[in-house]
Amino acid sequence: MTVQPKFEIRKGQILNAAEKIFAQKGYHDATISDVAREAKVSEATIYEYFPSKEELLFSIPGETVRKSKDRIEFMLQFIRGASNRLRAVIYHYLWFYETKPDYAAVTMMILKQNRKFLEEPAYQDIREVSRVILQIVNEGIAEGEFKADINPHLVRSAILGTIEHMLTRRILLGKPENLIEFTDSLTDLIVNGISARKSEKIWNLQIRMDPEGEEGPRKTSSTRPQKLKKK
Amino acid sequence: MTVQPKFEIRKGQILNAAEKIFAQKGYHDATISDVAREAKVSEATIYEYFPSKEELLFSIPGETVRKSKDRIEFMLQFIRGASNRLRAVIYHYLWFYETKPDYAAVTMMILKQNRKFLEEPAYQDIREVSRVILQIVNEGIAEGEFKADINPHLVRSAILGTIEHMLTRRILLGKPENLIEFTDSLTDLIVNGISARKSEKIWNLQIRMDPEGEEGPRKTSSTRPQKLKKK
Amino acid sequence: MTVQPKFEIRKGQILNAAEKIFAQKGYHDATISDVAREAKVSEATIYEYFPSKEELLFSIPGETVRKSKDRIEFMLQFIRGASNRLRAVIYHYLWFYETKPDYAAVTMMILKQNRKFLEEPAYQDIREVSRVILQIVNEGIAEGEFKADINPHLVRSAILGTIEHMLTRRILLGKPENLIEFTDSLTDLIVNGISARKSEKIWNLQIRMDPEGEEGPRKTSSTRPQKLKKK
Amino acid sequence: MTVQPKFEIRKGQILNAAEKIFAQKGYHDATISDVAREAKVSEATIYEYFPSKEELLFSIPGETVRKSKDRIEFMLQFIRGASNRLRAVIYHYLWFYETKPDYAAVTMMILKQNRKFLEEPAYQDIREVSRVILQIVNEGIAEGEFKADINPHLVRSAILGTIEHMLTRRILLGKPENLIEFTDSLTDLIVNGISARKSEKIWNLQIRMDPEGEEGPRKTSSTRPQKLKKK
DNA sequence: CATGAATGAGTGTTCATTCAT
DNA sequence: TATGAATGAACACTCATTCAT
Repeated sequence: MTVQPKFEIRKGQILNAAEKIFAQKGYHDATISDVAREAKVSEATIYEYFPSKEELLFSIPGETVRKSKDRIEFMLQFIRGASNRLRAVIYHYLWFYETKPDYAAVTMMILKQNRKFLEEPAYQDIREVSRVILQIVNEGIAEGEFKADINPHLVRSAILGTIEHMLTRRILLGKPENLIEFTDSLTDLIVNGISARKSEKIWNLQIRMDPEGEEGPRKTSSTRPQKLKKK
Repeated sequence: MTVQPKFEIRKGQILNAAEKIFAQKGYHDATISDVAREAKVSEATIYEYFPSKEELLFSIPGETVRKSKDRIEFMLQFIRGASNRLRAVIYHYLWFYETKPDYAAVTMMILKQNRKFLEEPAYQDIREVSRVILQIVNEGIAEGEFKADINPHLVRSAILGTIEHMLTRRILLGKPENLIEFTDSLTDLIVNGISARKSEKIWNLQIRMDPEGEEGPRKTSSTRPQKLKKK
Repeated sequence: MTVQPKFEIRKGQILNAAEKIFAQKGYHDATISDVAREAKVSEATIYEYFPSKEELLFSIPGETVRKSKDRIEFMLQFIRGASNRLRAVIYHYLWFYETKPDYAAVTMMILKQNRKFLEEPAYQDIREVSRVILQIVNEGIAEGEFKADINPHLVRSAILGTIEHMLTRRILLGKPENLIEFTDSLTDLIVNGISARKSEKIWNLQIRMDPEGEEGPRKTSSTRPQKLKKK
Repeated sequence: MTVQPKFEIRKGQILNAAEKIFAQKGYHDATISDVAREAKVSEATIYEYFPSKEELLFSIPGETVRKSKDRIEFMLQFIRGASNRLRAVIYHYLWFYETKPDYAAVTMMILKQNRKFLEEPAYQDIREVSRVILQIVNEGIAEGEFKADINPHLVRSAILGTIEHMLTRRILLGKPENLIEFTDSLTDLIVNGISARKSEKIWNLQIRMDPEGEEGPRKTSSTRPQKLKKK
């Protein structure tokens, strides 16, 4: 946003290179030399900014996650209703991964299975984001929108697991070309699955309002559509 | 069980050791020497049975997957109704992973993100198992048990993704102690999410019940629906 | 010739395989496994007949050389005149190598540069064959057919060296398709080079003409000699 | 001689060590560790300069051969007469190998029988040097100094083969202590072997011309024939 | 006699990391 | 600050060789 010290610029440069290279070749098959080449600095320089290859990897989240968290929290301020809020979160995840494929690859394919990463502060940030889901589910239960006997952790696993499963498939097989368009169907699946009443309200609106009635869940406000297709 | 040729016994011995070691230390941090020690054979012996460390890894599924597939298919012979069948599959997955934690770890943490593995025959076996879910969902739709507009692939991702997410958490954080007990709650979540009956009502009800609209993402203006689905 | 014990047959079988394989891939790149496969026996069987890979290599000459020596000696019984006898020897070498390309390859490319081979009895056989050349040259000198001042060792090196050089080229480059047809031109070159008649004159002249005559290559112009020895 | 970039110095250091070690133990029995020790660098450092052990071997000729070629061509500028020129080449070869025993050993014992080496650029340089012999012989034929029906390739094989045969003996058996002193006898053998007339004239002339009486081909007219030598 | 099975011993090669300049 | 240069520490993989059967 503002003036960044030279130091930060270099750091970001290296981080971007690392993200790209790690996404491409995987952590173990990528060498510091590869990253250095991509970042257009010497290998030794990388060690001026990061103490080790592993720390370089663990530094890839960082800002990105924190910004993401802020963005979600900001969005949620304007949304009422657990279902709607869940949808917003799902949408955000999909949009985020769609927008940042290299970051997604690093997260899904590398960090997710690194035991050591669990102890990194960056991992805490990630947890906090996912904790939002628990909160929403709990609110939903409290407000009677969701069934009382559902396990919020299960719901979180369902939401994140589904997203990650699709994402992983996309990374490896290239299959579901567009992830964002699953926002509504996934939201429906989850919400229907846990809704106390039949979740009519939400649905009704859409249905009534939308004469052509496409199908399911869709997206909507005239605003921001481009964001969706963005990138 | 019966008479196994010496060769197969040794092979199994090595495979078991590899499964255990890889599960413990991860593929890259495990050395052939580790596996040899665990299997109580020399390193060279491992190479008499497997051409490379990578092939050793890729050989870990093998029988295990094939047996798993047979078992599921056998079970399903006796179960009617898509929901029940789905439950059986979910149960089987959870039970299977619960029973074979090392195997689960290798699959979740190592094979799942290995691009080369996708080209291995063993991967095809795995796909076939997961394809059973698609079949059941399709049957459910055909029989009117599930909503007609659901995407079977999404359902599959939801089921497998949720299971894998919980599993991964268990492997890394030790968190959900027992996975099998999630059989019913997960089944309910999914089945409720896609069931036709319930939704129908909802559909109706909603229409009646919901005078306006909520807020949130959604909305509706009659216009531009196609854009939304736009891909 | 006569009844061979089974043992010798097996041994010959292995030896032939070794000759072929070593000729094809070279000693180091060939494995006992390769030889075993070619010989259609197990690797362990090879060790029943030869104590080590190296001994197997060193056993490849053996009979072959001894027969060769006998053949040459037999031939020479019927030939008079050093030049003619030299021709016979040259012819035999060329014919022999032409006939046994694998053996030639093993000898030229592998044994010739193996220090240990020098201590093998088989090497002595080879030396004996080549010693025939020395004998003939000495006879030629004694009989006045060859110049008195020639060095028989040089002549031997010239004959064998030329043959081996051509042979090596043929093995590596495939170049001189047929070696036998060089019999006469090589014989002429050598015989003319050392023949008394022709050279006498020359020699005499020189002797008369050259008061001091050193030897050796030398150079003379005051200029630039250092360059030569340079470095 | 002058300022050499550090890089080249190190490279030369390693190359010298490799030449020495390979000459001593042979290519296969020498380890990179041996070379590293001799060069007083770490094994890894060797790989900073050469991509593989084999490439290290193939890099040993290089400058050495090119310099050698230049030297021969320079020498030949000052020498008239095919016989004399041949003598100069023979002398150079013997002197060169005598001077560089390690290089000689590597060439004779290792490179000469390496099929892959034939495809290396360094091998082309070696061929070019030996091609000089063909030229000289052809010139000799054209000028009537040598018989018209001789095969230049045979002559080349005779010269190089003899030299290499003696050299190999020296390397393995230590036998002919001094190689250079064979210059004249070898030259005589060859020249007499291929000379058109009895070769007296040539010899005589030289002898007469050279008061200090060297012998052989050598020096000569005050003029400087560089044109002739043109190559 | 023949061999299936096992392995000891070894080595080329890689790469993250360091440090003097 | 940036890096060229150097290397310690590992490791997968190979193969000649052995030996119980």
